[in-house]
Amino acid sequence: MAKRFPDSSADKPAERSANVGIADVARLAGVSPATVSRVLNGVPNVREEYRERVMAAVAEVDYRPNRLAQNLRRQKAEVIGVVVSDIENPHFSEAVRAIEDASFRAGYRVMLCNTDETAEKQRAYLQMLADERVLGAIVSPADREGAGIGELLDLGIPIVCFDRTIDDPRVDAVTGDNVEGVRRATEHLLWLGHERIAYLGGRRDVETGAERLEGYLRTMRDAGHVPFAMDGGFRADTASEVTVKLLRQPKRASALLVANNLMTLGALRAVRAAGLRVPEDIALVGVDDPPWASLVDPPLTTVAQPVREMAQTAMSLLLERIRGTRTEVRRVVMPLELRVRDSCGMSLKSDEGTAE
Amino acid sequence: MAKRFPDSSADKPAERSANVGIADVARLAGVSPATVSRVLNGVPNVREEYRERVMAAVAEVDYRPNRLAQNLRRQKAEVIGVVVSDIENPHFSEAVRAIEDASFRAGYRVMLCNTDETAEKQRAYLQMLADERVLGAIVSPADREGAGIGELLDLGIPIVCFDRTIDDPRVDAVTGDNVEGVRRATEHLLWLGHERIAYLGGRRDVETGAERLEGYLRTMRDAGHVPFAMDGGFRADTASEVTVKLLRQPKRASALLVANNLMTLGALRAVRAAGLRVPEDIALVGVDDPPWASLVDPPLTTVAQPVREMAQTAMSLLLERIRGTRTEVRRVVMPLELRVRDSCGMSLKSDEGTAE
DNA sequence: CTGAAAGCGCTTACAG
DNA sequence: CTGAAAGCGCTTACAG
Repeated sequence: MAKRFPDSSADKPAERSANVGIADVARLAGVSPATVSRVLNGVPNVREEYRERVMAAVAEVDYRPNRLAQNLRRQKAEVIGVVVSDIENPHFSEAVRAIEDASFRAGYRVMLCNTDETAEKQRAYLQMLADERVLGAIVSPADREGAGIGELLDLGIPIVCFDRTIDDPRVDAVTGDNVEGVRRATEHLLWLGHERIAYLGGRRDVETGAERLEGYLRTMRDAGHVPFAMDGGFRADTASEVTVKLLRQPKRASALLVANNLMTLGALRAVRAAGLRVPEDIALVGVDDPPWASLVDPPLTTVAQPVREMAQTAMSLLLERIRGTRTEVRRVVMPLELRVRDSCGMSLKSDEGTAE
Repeated sequence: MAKRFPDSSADKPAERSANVGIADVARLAGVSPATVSRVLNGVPNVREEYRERVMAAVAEVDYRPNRLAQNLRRQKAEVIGVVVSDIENPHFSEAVRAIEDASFRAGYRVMLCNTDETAEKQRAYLQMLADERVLGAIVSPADREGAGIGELLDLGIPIVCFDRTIDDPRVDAVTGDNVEGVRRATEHLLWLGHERIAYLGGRRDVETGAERLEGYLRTMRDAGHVPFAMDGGFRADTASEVTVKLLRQPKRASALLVANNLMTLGALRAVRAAGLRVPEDIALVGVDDPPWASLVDPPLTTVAQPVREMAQTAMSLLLERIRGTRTEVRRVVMPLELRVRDSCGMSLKSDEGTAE
């Protein structure tokens, strides 16, 4: 194949010095391509004079190494994969933003993947990331088995699980202490005098769903109350439907604990549509603390996850793996925080926690 | 360099048939690598028998073409760049999700870039996308000049502007009809009897900011009222501060029109903190209609952009460019929709628009 | 410390 | 229709 020239090299001023390769720079600097490569890659032991000549030549022709060639040679791309269920969930928007920032600082690109919480899409995306020879990936796994994750680990591509862990013991993970977080929320409601506390949970086959449910069930049983848990699938629409049914029950719950922000949105809509008031008719506490939590009617009592910190920690763990500065598995669990506002039926502005 | 074997090829079962190259498949199928390549790339005119043998061999060894090699040969990566100011803004979360979905269906990957609304970061990211040899990019430009965009166009990399246009006449764009949208909102407030309508705008050097301001100013002047516009920089914290000042004015505005969802959040906080009520003390209408708009206190009257449709349209325009099925520039402007709820001081459940 | 050369794994113009 | 060969633009082991 003959070397191609830019379409319009004749009639346009050569504003972009495209097509300049390492050989051109080498010629200009009077050294070999190998030396140019060494200078650009910061290999030590290059004669200072050469280094300067190379840098001058690079500047003169505005040389930029061809990343595609570098990738092929090195058999890797300086890319971080980010796999979440849905970037529209503010929980993940915030996490992805933090990851992207850290990647940018580290000089890496971010490839975004939405799985819609399905193992198949996750597997497809992880396979794709493997094909791209990414440096590593942060994934919020759709299932306990961690579809496709084992394969990447086999290939030596590090993975850090975010939000949830998987059964594979080789993987690093950063999660929230969901059991404890929901326990606190439940205890807070109990302390306020609620006994008929219903729970609107997420998918039980997802770790966060299972753990939050456990935190609720355990606390209710410990307190000698009968739990009532429903499944809202972590989705706003489903949560809305389920809440409608709940509200129709003859002996209605006096409080509702909701397992994530999307479902809280749905539950709120249903309560509103039923013409009921929060917290007078039903108290409400939600997991996740999105920006709008304090502005809805009434301001929402929530269990907040330290999303930004969790994401940054996940990135740190991943970078350690990429740089090879750590080999033992790390699993970090971060505490959730109860933020008492008005929807639980009691606002203690200066109160951070709850009675023990 | 000697061919490298997987670290543990000796002690682990070869679960992944890594390192299989096109040559291996060719040997197994009894054809040349060129033929394997042709079959895999759907080049017509390959003897049916060969095609079958190749497919069988591919399946047998679970061959996956090395994407990095393909990229180098083709001098491009099947990647779409997405450049927004901040993925945490639900407006962009929604757009990015729609873009990612369409990319996935088209078989492309998405690279995510956050510019924080700065021309420098935008330039750096676009340069990076050029280095990656992406197929194209959808960008919500930080400035009118479109920092770095011209360079990509020069390289033949198609760009579609989203949300805002730039001065460069070569670029495709999908925007909302901001002037008209804000005009409708302003007229609605006027129709409700408000005369002292203040405007909390975004950055004027950003097209959406300039257009929405214009829609407000023009409508106020046409109606013979004196406009009062402030700048909240499209940020929640700034908007909050500005609103605090507004509320302290001796002869306060009776209505506030806010130019995007982040600032609406900030304005709501300020109104709340001042102990004032919406709409009794001050009516509120915001541009953007995030999921929480109907759940805040009171439900927010908004001017909604058809974000999903806008993003899908942008992707369609980009795919046309990538596939080379269109060469003339296209600029699509989509209408905004006034959604009347309670914060404007009047709820007309069955009313879609407003008086003309 | 430096250069010549091999090679990363494909695709495709060329010749048959 | 098919294969042998060149080449995409780098990096790096090797020899000096």
